Amino acid sequence: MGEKNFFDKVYEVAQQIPYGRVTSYGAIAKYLGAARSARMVGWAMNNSLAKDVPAHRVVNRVGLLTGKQHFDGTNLMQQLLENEGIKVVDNQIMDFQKHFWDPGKELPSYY
DNA sequence: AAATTGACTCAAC
DNA sequence: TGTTGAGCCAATT
Repeated sequence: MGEKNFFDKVYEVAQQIPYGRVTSYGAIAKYLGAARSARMVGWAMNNSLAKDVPAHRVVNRVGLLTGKQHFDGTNLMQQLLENEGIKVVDNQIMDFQKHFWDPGKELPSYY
């Protein structure tokens, strides 16, 4: 019961992504010590819809909105990001580096 | 109950 | 230099 599984940890990190910033699946996975579980982070996002997780702020490592088809409506993910001042052209976040938020640098390490 | 698969990533060929 | 495969964990079949 007190045990947190991988998904719960993913949600905790994702919930701390600041407004107007984004991170990547791999960055979250790496922060949690499972650098090669990026796909699981995506899977976790898929199961996060009912929770308070800003899933739209998680994209792939080059800033592409690979998960947009999992949101309701074709452009919901993009619109959510644009609401936060992030420009998206052709599923690609503009100035990705500038908006990128790295949990490994911004959060205390996990032990 | 075992096998497959996913919103990914990186190293090896 | 582009392509291929392995890895991670849980849900789905």
